[in-house]
Amino acid sequence: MDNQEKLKLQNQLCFPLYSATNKLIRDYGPLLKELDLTYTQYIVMLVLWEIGDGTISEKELGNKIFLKSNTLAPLLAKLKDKGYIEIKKNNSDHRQIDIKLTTKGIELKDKAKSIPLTMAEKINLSSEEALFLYNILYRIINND
Amino acid sequence: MDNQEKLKLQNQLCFPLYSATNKLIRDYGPLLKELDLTYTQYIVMLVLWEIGDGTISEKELGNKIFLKSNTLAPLLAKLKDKGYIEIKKNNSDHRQIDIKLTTKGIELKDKAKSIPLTMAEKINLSSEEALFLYNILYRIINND
DNA sequence: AAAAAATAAGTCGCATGTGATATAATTTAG
DNA sequence: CTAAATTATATCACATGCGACTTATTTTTT
Repeated sequence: MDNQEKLKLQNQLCFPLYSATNKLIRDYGPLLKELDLTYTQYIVMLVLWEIGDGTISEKELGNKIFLKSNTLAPLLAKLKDKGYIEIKKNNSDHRQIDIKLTTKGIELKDKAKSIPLTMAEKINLSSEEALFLYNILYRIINND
Repeated sequence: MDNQEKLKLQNQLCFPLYSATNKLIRDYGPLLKELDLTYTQYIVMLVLWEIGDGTISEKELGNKIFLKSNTLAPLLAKLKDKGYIEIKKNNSDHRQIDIKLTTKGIELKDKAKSIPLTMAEKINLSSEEALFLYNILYRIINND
């Protein structure tokens, strides 16, 4: 394949990756609207639901979902406004913040229960495909 | 793998898809900056470079890259401001616009030549992996 | 042919993502 | 111990994406 061929849209892997992501986020939209969450807010809530009643710093959260303060700070402020999380200064390191679910945030987890199955049915991949995709994606994510 | 595990894996797919896309677009950034293009602008230019000296409507363009007027209209205005494209009303259907590369836009193609290889090396997948990934992603994109 | 439906493009408001930069607190070097 | 470097968070400007809506034009119905 020469350089001209490689410039064709169909030969660039990044494009279908980008389009598939856009499509998935569009598909999540209506489901998440019922929880008053956007897709990225949902990702943050997934992390917090795993933590349960503990706290996490913005930095730690960002490391888990590959986002930084410039994206997270405004987003966390919105989750706080919605009453799903609580934000406090960390006692031992005043640069850090402690992020914590409120009761309302914990209760939301139950409402979100059905979303994974609904989305899994939409994507509809075999377990081999899913595993393969999963491994490749993490190679891309961790590639440096 | 039982159903529970399958479900869990599928759940875990949307997030890495989203993160891998973010990562790739971040990686494209510096390369595209030299062409004064953002990632989505680059995608549009890829389509136009394939068309060469012909024209395409905004609708047709959107069908190829799975985007609609609300995203494309402002983006096309920017490409026009940069002098890469020309926009005219279509003669036979005044609702449509004809999008066309300018000489400057055509010349940019040569500067973009090296990008696919640079990115392919960064992603570093075998051709089998790339093909498999490609097919899965298009199934997600076209799933309805 | 006139009314109604459909289509193409544009606009608006909102929520991301990102690079660059700022600020305050903590750690490290000398 | 103090100056310098690092770190955690926040802010800013910009460019997407998206749902909802508007406008202008074309097509379809009746």
